[in-house]
Formats: sequence, structure tokens, C-alpha cells
Amino acid sequence: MTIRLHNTLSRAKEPLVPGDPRRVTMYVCGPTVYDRAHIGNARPAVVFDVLRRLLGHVYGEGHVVYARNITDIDDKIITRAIAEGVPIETITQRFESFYLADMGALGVRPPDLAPHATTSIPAMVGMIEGLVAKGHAYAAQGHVLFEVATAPDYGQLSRRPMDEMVAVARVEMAPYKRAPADFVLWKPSTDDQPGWDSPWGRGRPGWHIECSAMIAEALGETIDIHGGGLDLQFPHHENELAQSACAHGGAALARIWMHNGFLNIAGDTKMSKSLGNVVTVGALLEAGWSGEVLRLALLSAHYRQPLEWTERLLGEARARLDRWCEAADDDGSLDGADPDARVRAALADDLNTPAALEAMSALASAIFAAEGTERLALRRQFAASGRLLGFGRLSLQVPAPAWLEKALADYAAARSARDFARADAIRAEAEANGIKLVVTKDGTSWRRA
RNA sequence: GGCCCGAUGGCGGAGUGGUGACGUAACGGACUGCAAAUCCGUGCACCCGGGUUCGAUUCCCGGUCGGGCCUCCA
Repeated sequence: MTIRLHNTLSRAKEPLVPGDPRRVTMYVCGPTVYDRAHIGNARPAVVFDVLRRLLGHVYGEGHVVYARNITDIDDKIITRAIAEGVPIETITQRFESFYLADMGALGVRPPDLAPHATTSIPAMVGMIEGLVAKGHAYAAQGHVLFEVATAPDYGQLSRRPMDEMVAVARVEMAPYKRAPADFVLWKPSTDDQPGWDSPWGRGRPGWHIECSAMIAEALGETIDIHGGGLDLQFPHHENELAQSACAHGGAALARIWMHNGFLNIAGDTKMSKSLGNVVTVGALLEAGWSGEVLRLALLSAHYRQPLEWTERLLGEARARLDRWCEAADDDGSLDGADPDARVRAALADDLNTPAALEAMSALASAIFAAEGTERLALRRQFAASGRLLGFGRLSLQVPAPAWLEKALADYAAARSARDFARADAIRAEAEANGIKLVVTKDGTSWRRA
């Protein structure tokens, strides 16, 4: 099966042709760990988790290397550490833990590699030295800057003409820059700021260099897929692309660049920490939305499209997911089947998750219409398809609470006595405690409310 | 100002040069003591104006509206 992906470089869908099908490499820009992740931050994590699962399915689990970095040195982190009067490690460890827990709740598998900026300083320094030696970077006043003018195709990813960027530079140019678009590879640290020794004095890396250096170190000079949010396209990815190519004799950093769109909230405005309109993953989980519901909601739109994030969307996702659970009724024994061909085809077509969800719902209907071994086979296929999308066990089953046995008996007794007022009261109380009592043709059953 | 993207039914959201997904919500019905689940049915959706075409929601041009990036940002 050929996977086709939209490449930001060409603005077109292209077949994925890995440099080595036995080692497909993907890198996604991870979080700067200075605060809790909001649900918008979760979109790339979930989307690229689906892609990673698809790659594993197509190329074999052992033939995919997925790296997602942790940016654990950054001025926002330093600011927060100072505010709390603690070392930056206290901040970064706290929020990395939160991040992993939050993403885990959404069914996001940990990446194969999670390079940290602070443990990759030598790789960054090495790359910067190389760039200086090749004339692509210059040191000035304790800073090292990448000279954009030396990168011939600069602007190719975001399609920004060079001359224009120079002309439209809005910020007053720092005195140590040769041109406004030049960006910092290394900057000096004061004594009270975290820093590392380097050929240019004690300092810390700029933001863009970390990804380039860690990709080269962990995955190689040219990787198959590089992903991230649309807002990283420029300047972050543009800069990564340029510095990596310049450092590696022109070798492309990534064959395919992918960018996910934003979550919009009321008023069609993107969710953003700086706009103060964020909803954190933690808050949503605490509000009672399951991670699966959040995941399904995130996948309900194509990853490149904006997605309106509303309570209503969550309710709809929950309703759909409940139906899936009803159909799959996975008691843990539904292993060993292949995912549905339509689901696979939809995902292989630039991760068309809405089409994949459509196939899932069609499969659910087929399950309800089928019986016996055919139904079981469909349920297996459905469960496998769900896993490809990152949904674990699809089931409404819950462990029976201690009170349930009596409630079931009382409910059955009330019904056979035709004391329906009492039966309804028992059912209402059970539902208030999270259990829905259900009458089936085989008797009384229960499930998650 | 420059660059980029979008506009589909109550809502969310795919897709397609011709028979108009899917989900969810609503309503009617079957089933049910009643529910839930399931099943059946109902609702004249493709921003506007040109163009190409036998035929456009789908392609092209223009417009309007909305969003994003250009500064930290998924």
C-alpha cells in the first residue's frame, strides 16, 4: 500500500517513498515544557500518532523510528523558573510529566525517541561550528547567527521571497545582526541564566538549531517525514530546513513536510496561549470527557483543516464513540484481524481521518446487521481498525460495582412484579452511579452510562 | 502591506464534472411496561458574479466574508 501525504514543500500530495523502507524516519516538533498542554497542542500529537501507527502497519512496527523532541531550555521556561524560584529542571520535569500523561490519556503512544534539548547541546554546538566554518553563520557579541542570505533557497517552505522579508522586518534589527532575517543559533547567558560553555562563551542555544541538531543526531541527515503545527512553518521549519541543508552539503532535511491546522474556538479564532483562550487537556479530562472522546473529536476533521472546538463537538464524538463501543463490544478477545481496507485506504490518502471514521461507522452498521461468526469476524476487523486509529478496547463494559448484583436482582424482581415505578427508580439510581441497566432479550444487562 | 488557507445541510465534516458521504441533533414509525440500544423513514446543503462545459458544489477568473503566518505559539 502506497501512502500519499501532502507535502508543504510542493503543496501537493505525494507518494511517500522512504529513503530506507526498513527504517522509516519521522520527526515531530514536541512541546516546550513550561506549562500544561492545551487541546490544540494535542492535535499534532494525535495526528502524527495516527500516522506513526499507519507507518507501523505498512512498513512493520520495527521499521519505523519516530522522534518527538522535548524543548527543555527556553526563555519561557527560564521566566517561569525565576517566578517560582526553582531550577529550570523543576519546571521542565513537572510539565514533561504532565504532557506525557495528558497525551497518554489521548491514546498517544510515546515516541521511540524523545531527545531533550539540554542533553543535545554538544550536537548543537557541533552543528553551529560547522555552519560557521562553512560561512553560513557568524559570531557577534556573544551571539552566533545564521546568515540567511547564504541559503540560496531560503523561503521555499513558507514561500516567502527573501527580499520581502528583509524589507518587511517589523522588529528593530538587533545591532549584532547583519540582516533582519538572520536568526540566532546561540546566545549568551548571564550568570543567573542557565548556560553551557561553548566556543562563543557561556550561553544557550536558539530555538531552531535544536531540532536540526537532534534530527541529525537521532535520525540522520535526511528524514522521511517532518511534522508540526502550521504556525511552525515559518520561521521555525524554514530555519531548520535552511540550516540543516547548509550544514549537510545541501542534503534535504526532510522528504515530506507536514503541517496540521488549528483548533478554533468560538469566533473562529485559534486557540493560543498568548490569546488566553486555551482549554487544557487536563481540564477536559477532569470535566469528564474521556481521552477517547477527545481523540475522536480531534480526528473528526482532516488534519490540515481548521476544526471548530466546541462542547457540542465533544458530545457528538461521545455519541459516536458509544455506538462504536456498542458495536465492537470488545471484551479483550478481539485480536488478530487486519484493519478494514477502507480505513487503511482513507488513512493512506493523506491521513483522511473523516473518511476513515465514515468507514468505521459503516462497519459498525454492518456489525449490527450481522450475526454469528460473520458478526464476530466483523467485530475483530472493527477492533483492529480502531486500534489503527489509536483507540484501545472499544467497549461499554465496566467492572461491576459491589452494589450492582443487588440492584440487578431488585430491578428484575420489580419488573416481574410489574412494579414499574420501582423498576424505574432503581434504574435511575444506577444511572446516577454510572451504570445503565438495560433490558435485552436475554434478560437484564448493564453497561457504562 | 506581503504570503498562505478556507467558505458544503440545525451543527460537525468528507468528497465529487452528472445518481448530492458520514456523524450528530430533530421529527415520525417498528421494537419495548417505559427506557436504552438497534432498525426503517423524513428534511429540496454546496458564499456571490462571470467563464469553460451537453452538464459545476466540484475546473478557471473576479468579488465578498472568515482564518492563519510575517513576533512566542500545535
